[in-house]
Amino acid sequence: MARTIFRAGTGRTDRTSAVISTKVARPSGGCPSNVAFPHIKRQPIVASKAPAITIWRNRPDPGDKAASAATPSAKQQKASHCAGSSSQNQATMPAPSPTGAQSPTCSRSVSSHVSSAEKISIARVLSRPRQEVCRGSKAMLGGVEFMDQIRRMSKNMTASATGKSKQVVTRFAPSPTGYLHIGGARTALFNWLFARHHGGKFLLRIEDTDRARSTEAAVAAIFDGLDWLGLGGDEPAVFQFERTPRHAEVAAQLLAAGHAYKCFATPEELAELREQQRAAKLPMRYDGRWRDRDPGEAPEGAPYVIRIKAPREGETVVEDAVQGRVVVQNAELDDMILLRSDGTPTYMLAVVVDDRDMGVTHVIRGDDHLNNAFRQLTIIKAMAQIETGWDEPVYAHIPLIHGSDGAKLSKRHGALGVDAYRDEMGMLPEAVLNYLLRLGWGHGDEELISLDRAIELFDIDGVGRSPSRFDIKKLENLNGHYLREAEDVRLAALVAPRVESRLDTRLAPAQADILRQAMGSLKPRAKTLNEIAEGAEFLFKSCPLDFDEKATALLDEPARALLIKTADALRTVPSWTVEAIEDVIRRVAEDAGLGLGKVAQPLRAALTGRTVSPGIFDVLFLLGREESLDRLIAAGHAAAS
RNA sequence: GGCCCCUUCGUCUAGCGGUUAGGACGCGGCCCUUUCACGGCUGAAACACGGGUUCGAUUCCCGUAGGGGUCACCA
Repeated sequence: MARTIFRAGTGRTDRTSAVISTKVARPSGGCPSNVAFPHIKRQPIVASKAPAITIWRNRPDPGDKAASAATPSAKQQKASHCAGSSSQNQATMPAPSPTGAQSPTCSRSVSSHVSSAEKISIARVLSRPRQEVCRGSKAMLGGVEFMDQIRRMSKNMTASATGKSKQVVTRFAPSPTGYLHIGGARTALFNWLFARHHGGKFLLRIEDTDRARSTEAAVAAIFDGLDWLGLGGDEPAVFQFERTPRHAEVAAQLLAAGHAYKCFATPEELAELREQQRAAKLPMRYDGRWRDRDPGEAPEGAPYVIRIKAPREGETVVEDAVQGRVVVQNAELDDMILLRSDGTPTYMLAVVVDDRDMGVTHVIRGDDHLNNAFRQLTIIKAMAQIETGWDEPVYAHIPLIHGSDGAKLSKRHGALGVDAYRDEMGMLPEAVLNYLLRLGWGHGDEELISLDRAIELFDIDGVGRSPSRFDIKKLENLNGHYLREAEDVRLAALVAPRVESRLDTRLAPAQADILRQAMGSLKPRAKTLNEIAEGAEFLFKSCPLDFDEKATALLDEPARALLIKTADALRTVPSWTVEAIEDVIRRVAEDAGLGLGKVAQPLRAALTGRTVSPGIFDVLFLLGREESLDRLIAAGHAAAS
């Protein structure tokens, strides 16, 4: 296979085998941006003047003999048709998050007239990683006002898109019918990284043309998830529904130029057609009954839709950056609807128009959209005949994430909202990001990859073609790693609300401080924030501790005597430091003729009620002398059970 | 059913014609050790199958099987 490898940072392309391949590998022109800007790793969030970069063309490099000589295999030449459906590039299931708090960014109040300076500042706000909020936190302000604001702005912003820009522009375009799920988050991440890697722009678009299914809550949930992961757009999000007039305008152009036509077929009529086709075991598609018919034949005032007049011969080719060359016979494609009878655009039209107007150069999305690419290309080609500026984007259809059962990740198969990973599971965003990055993309043996490193390394050619399964164990392992790396202050702030809800209490400032001090010995033992909270509980319980079974078993008669002895020894420690405590405990063990372990376990049981805890000297230190003595004496004098 | 895509340890992946098929998670063992973790060492564990092409295929081609996706006035 003549796959061209582009090595990040070196600006060099390696052609490893120059044989003719039946499947043209990925578009192999390579991305020249590295050549021109090998040093560019990051762009400012608001990328107003990113360096000009040659667009990565969706064609084999003219100089790439191997690729251009390649011919599609017989298999590939067999064509196909289709129309896609929802995917992991969008949120699916409505799922109100009872615990997810509103992003603090939503509390901004903004006037109804938005200056461009404000737009930028809001863009910044949107792009900024959200302040982490965990379970139990309260939403500060409804997001409605904020959302309205964003919508007003979205009307104007699209003017900034020229479609002629040389810079890489990617987008994430979820449909606001539910939360941001993990598959969508990965799609967003890949788009974001690709844009950053190439010094381009990453945009957001809310595909809300389906008014019945779109909700503001879902919009807020998606922004919330994106914010948490730090994957905000570089410009305010575009709300697709606001652009309906523009979509209709394009449909009208197509109609006027004869590339589209009015179809008066009723839904009932179409249903009947499908039924007949099903019965005859024919492919189900629109038969083009109004394609060449005189609209005058339609009943006066009858509702109609506008359909594309798709070519019936030849083939449509997608040079997919991930999947390679995929060919479909045009005969497989039918005349899909562009504008519904109520005048609103269908997805197929809206994406094409918006991507073009937003200047999107690379469409990176779930491969459940692969079949849609052919239909979208049909629209693009038709428009390109009418006016300039309708370039084909580079398509990159990334394999879906599957559940552990191998089926597409969906609401039924553990496709939780990212807020669940944050709130319910206690994951850190950097862990989720690292995990998602490694699902479907790899770079040698590297596993622990920071965002900066990811920006440096990420490119489409590292994306695999086969679907991957979601493995929570690996995510947890990664989370444990990032937990250990995280700052104690940050962790304490994230853990405190969890401790509070577990103990159903409020932590006093002094207690919060202890929690922070405890972080160093708590975090290496945990894989999630919840586990840290669990491990921290003993610090804030009040004296008659509840002992678990194993702890109780440890507190036998000799052990209780030892506790009293230890308490006595501890009473006289001059200064309550870990070192001083250690000295005393070791001496107690020595005096008793016991190994440290024999002393430490009963102490642990008496002080924490458990057999598992941080190091015993740390436990004593964190508890403080008074509380430690109380617990030791209470346990020491407790009646044998 | 039509069309499209995919197939290396259980999972995520490296590999790009010649490797003892590497790493990570998980699992087992050992070490460290006051418990549990962390950390270190170590073990078991994979090229779906069948044909080609080739001196030589995990790697290129074809097929089979299996898996997935998609077929709306949803996106």
